Amino acid sequence: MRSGVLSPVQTPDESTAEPARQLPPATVSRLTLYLRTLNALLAEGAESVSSEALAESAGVGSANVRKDLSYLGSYGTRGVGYDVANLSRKIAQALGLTHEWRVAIVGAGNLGRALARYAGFESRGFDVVALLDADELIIGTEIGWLRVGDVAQLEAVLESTRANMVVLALPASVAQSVCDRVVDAGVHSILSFAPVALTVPEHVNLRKVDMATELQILAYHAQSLQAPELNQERSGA
Amino acid sequence: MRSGVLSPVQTPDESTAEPARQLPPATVSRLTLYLRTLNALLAEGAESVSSEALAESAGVGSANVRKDLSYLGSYGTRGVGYDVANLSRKIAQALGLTHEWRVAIVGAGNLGRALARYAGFESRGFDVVALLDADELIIGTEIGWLRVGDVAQLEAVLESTRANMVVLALPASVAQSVCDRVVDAGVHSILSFAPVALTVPEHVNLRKVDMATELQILAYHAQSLQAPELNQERSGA
DNA sequence: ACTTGTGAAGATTTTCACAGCC
DNA sequence: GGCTGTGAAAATCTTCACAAGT
Repeated sequence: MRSGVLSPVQTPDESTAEPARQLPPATVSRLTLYLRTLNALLAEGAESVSSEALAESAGVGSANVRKDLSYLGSYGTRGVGYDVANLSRKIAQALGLTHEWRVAIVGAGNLGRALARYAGFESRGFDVVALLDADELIIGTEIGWLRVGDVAQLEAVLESTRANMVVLALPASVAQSVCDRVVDAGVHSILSFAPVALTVPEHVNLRKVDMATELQILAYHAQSLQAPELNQERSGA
Repeated sequence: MRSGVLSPVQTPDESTAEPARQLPPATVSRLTLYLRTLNALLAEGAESVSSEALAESAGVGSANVRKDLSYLGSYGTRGVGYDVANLSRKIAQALGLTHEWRVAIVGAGNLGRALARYAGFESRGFDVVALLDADELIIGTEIGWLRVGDVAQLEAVLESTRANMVVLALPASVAQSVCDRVVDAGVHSILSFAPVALTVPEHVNLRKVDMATELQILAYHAQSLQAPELNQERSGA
């Protein structure tokens, strides 16, 4: 149980260097969006950017952006904005993107193959070092620049490639058992695309992406748009 | 009894069994998880389920489950649990899954093709009715049971298939322009996999899935585990 | 005994609004 | 003038704890 700690970050008496250690989760996910925008701006040579502009490109409010950035420290200039290069560097640092991340993808079905070739990983510093599957017909084939390995060798592959992240792109039925093996092998950062809730030890970090869920959430909103009059009617009219 | 003025919008007067209209967003996304579990239970013949069991399979707390379900009304039986079949139906109804959703996928690259063949869509009542691309080499090929169409015909295809949802699986550079065309064609439920923030009119519903973002969030947590409080050991870097 | 349903409390997140600096 | 940084307020979400029903 976590009892203790406190609000997000209250720089107690930290003086220099490292800003804060624990960022609010909602802030972390938005930081990735800001980072993307900053890198695009950097590529086109922009020098500074306002919280308003960042907010627009991330689809959030500008006060929200300023609050998020304030957790990293004060890197803006009043009346001007934020220095693009500097802020980009600060965010990358806060997110831990200065490490080298070696990603192994388990499951070379349609999704696994798509992920293996997804350019967005490479370009953001994630190195796909292995692609594994259980299907005899797929093992040994080449996907992109990778040769599909046998999931039976999972542990050996994780060790030899020194993978420190694993992406699970496999059916719900085998996800938990593969996940357990990954955890036992010492990897504690896992991104799962399997449509099932996985159980992992406390210290393991697991995130989930579920595409069917996303469509269902859309369906909910779509339907409530289509029949809103039922309860709107009697107010202003 | 319910019907108090609770957090979400309340329904003035309701004749049929329809519960409240506006569910908290966080609740909506969990409902999809419960629904998945319920359908699995249904398939194996379970009659009832407790909030504790649902909580476990969704990875949340049981009080959370009960609160979520209470927004739909009181469909549980104290001392027993929830009737699986009934609750499944209620959730599906609340989520708008009783409509027919016809999905067009734009972009037949690696990801688009993976999505087109993703069994999870079909099995949840989402009918993939079209797959479009701009690449001459891809147009006309068959993916699964679909023939890839030309994105130039987007508007015509959306109309003839009566698609009411669109999945964007294309590069950031063209996402906004295709998105605009989709909106103009009258579709207002869009799921985007493009790593860019899209701008849509107020009435359009847009959701985003970004795989690189997920890895970055993992990276943040992994790093903060590795160096929780400054200094740990400076082995690698 | 068992489990739901729910006010109330607690925690987190967003938004406001304005002081402070350029 | 413009824009950041931030306490404080508001809104949202989660958890607690127990009354109520079976």
